[in-house]
Amino acid sequence: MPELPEVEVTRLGFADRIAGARIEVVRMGKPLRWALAVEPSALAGRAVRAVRRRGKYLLIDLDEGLLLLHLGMSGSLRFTDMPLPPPGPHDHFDMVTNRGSLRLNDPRRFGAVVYARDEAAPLAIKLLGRLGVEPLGDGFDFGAFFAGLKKRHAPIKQVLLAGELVVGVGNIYASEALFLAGIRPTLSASRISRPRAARLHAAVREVLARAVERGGSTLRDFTNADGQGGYFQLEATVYGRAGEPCRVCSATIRQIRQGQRSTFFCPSCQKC
DNA sequence: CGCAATTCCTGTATGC
DNA sequence: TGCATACAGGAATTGC
Repeated sequence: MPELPEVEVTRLGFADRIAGARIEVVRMGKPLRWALAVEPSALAGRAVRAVRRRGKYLLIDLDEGLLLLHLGMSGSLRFTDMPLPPPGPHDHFDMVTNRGSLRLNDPRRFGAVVYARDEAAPLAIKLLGRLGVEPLGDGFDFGAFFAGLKKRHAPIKQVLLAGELVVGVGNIYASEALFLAGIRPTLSASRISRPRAARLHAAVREVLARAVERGGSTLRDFTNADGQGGYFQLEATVYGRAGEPCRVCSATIRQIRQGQRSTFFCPSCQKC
């Protein structure tokens, strides 16, 4: 589902088209993870300045305040020039502007749309304050990454998922990146040697960057901002391939559970 | 019934 | 003892 690449592809799909627009109407459906924290009617008349991304959050900058939007596990955003059809049972946020309409569809409602006055507002700090560095940005420095690993005694898979060192690595790309780096997911982060950490650092960047280039790939039900979906298939090396042969060495891919989440790895390619 | 997806929150453990 | 940090587990939801 939406990991960093999907969120970025979604952003790229509508950021330029909505920038400069004037909000006409905001409609909320069923409750999402958190309340909007402002009357929807209070947003009417405001201008959309830009759409940024921080981790898996989309930040929609307004002329006054901003919206923090998260796709959760099952959310997808669609931007259209056409009039919005009547909302379906899973359409929980509509933002109609003079340039087009944004609609969030999220069957499981783990997603969220939240308003904050600015990024220093308590709510924004709560959601964004602990996030690690952007893996595709200049801030993803190897020295800092390695130093961070040294301080963590949890399994490396968990440390990647936690998002406090580096953001955007979800359950699928965590398994993929660790395969690419040849590191066993259960290995304590603090025990990863410098050269192997360097491989992981590069692998995280590579896996995510490649996925963005492909237009977001993870799951079959991902849809981009144009509502296109189903084209992208994840060419997973290990994720979801338990019992199948490793694409590199033909050993049988194993599945384990870490923190109530599935992890996939090749017992031969990935060393402890 | 179990599982899949994300991340905040709570409770417990550890270190100084 | 207190405080900060680290980590494990639980919760929210819905459709397969």
